[in-house]
Amino acid sequence: MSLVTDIKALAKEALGNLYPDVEIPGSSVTVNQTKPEFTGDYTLVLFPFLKLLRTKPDVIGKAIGEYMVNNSDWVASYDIVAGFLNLTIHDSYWASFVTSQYNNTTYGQGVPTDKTVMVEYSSPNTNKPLHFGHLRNIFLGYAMSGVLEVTGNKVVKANLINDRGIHICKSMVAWQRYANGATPESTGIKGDHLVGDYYVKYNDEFKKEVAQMVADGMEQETAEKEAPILKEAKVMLIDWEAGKEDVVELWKTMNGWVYAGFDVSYKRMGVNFDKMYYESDTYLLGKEVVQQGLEKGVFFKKEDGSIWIDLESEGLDQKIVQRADGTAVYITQDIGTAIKKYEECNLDKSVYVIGDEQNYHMQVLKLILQKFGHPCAEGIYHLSYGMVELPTGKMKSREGTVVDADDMMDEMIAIAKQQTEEAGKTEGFTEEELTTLYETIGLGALKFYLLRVDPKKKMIFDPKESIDLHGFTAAFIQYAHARICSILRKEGIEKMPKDNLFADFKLSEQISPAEKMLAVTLEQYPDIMQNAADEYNPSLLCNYTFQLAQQFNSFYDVHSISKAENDEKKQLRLMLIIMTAQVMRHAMGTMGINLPEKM
RNA sequence: GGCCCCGUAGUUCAAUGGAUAGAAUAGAAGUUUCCUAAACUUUAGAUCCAGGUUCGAUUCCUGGCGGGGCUACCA
Repeated sequence: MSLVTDIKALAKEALGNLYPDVEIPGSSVTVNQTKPEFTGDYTLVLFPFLKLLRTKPDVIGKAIGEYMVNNSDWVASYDIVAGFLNLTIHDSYWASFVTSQYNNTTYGQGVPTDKTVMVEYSSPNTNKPLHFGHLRNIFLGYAMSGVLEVTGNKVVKANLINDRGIHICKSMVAWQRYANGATPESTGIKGDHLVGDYYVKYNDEFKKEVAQMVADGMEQETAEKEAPILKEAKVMLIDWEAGKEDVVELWKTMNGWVYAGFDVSYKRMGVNFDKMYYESDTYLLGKEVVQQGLEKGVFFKKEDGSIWIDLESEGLDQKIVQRADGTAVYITQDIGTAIKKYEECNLDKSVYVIGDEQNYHMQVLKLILQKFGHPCAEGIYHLSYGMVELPTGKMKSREGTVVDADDMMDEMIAIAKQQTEEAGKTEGFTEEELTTLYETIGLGALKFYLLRVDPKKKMIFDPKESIDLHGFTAAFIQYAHARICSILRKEGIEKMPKDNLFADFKLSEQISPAEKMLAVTLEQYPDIMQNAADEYNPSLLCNYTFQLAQQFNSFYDVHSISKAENDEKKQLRLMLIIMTAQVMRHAMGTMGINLPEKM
């Protein structure tokens, strides 16, 4: 139970006892951390009670303040400033909090919920390598999985691979025409990049063919439909759906190259999946559901044979769920996949990490499943995130402004190396240790950069700013962590002592402002984690951990730990920094960001 | 056209309807005989406009202006 919860409960108790005749809604009890310019730790806002109780804030504040001091052993004193009741918590509360929790390895871990949650993320196409936009999706999905797991859920990480369709055939056609049998092995090119190269090649050739046809007198529009390479791709798609052997064989081979490439990227990113779904497997499932829905009367058939659902009563349009020729559209397979996931994994919740351009699509998906009456519908949650844009605007593959994911990782690691060398911090490391360190710093920076913004908001990716290792970055937190580890090494203390080294600790002196600030922030950690889960927002953890690191740095500046004024202070400070480092590791680790012990 | 989202320091981001709107970065000025200066301290700088609700509005409502997305028998 967190302190804020306790304060709220005590305030409600006080109001109930002091004003038994008046019903005070629980939602009107708001508690905030006290602003630094006032004395106190937490503040109860009195304004909401004034009208209900028809009394002045000073009177109510005094009554509640007195009650809280007298009826708890942790409220030390109170102070009323213009409608705000500022509460000061006893130093002994903070001391016992730190003493009891500093080496608790499960601090921040929530109670089990018995819920199973699937988080689907990454969900790439198999015709080109992962790009910077995928990185936001992947890190968000992985971090969210971690947050949900820490808060007590059983989490299934899933990846739905879009491995079929015309775009895949385009790469295949171009490869057939121009590759002369080139493979990742023969060229030394990573599989996903090799296939991506032929996707680019396809588009180049398509443009050339269209230009030629226009030059020969054809209308632009007609040419774009009649280009031979496009026709080839279309034929290939039909052959694929018909199961034509050589096409299927090529499809398998090229997808295999892509998967091998993705695996390397995922491994480097430090992410993984428990379940893989392939649209080539699931697209038929949806069609069965559509048939059932037709029988149930949820869907209806138009004269041309196409099947629709009417969502006008929900303020939306009519949506097609199956084409006139009987083939599946995008949403058809999503319907099938949603049900398959639900049934295979016994899901209570299903989180989809998908960009906000698909808000409408996801709304429709959920509505269709609700109308169909399937129990999986209620648990569907679209974790919608904004697009990543460049300072110059959107990334466009046609204009070649897409930033490749592998390149980005390389660049970040190179920057980490360069900055470490420039700072002259390479001494005392082996070559392997340095390689690991650069990865930890470079990838940490990249992940943090993408996770620190509220997922719902679109974000600007500024290459110049992203490589900065100062300020609101992972490196700042990593550095603070390394400093703590360094102190503990010199003191000969493990970073997470198994035994309670400070069992005989007794507080006799006042806690300093810097010491208290750390304790207060540490105490809030479980609440922050829960908020991140409730709001599906890992950026709260980034903000929190950065604040913790800032406070540690200030603390470190004003207080010596190894040369503390006396043994009591030294023990208190050691406990504080052990716990600070632990919470940093826990929070960052939940999001897949590692913290080095030296840097 | 219809529907949805977003406008906060020069820039990138914060702020369950609560106190004098916080950080980071860029700018200015400082700190190292002492546990890692990738740090710390000080300083200057912002709520798109106009109404409304409220004791109190960056937050909620209405109307503008500006930006983005969706509105396919594409995925």
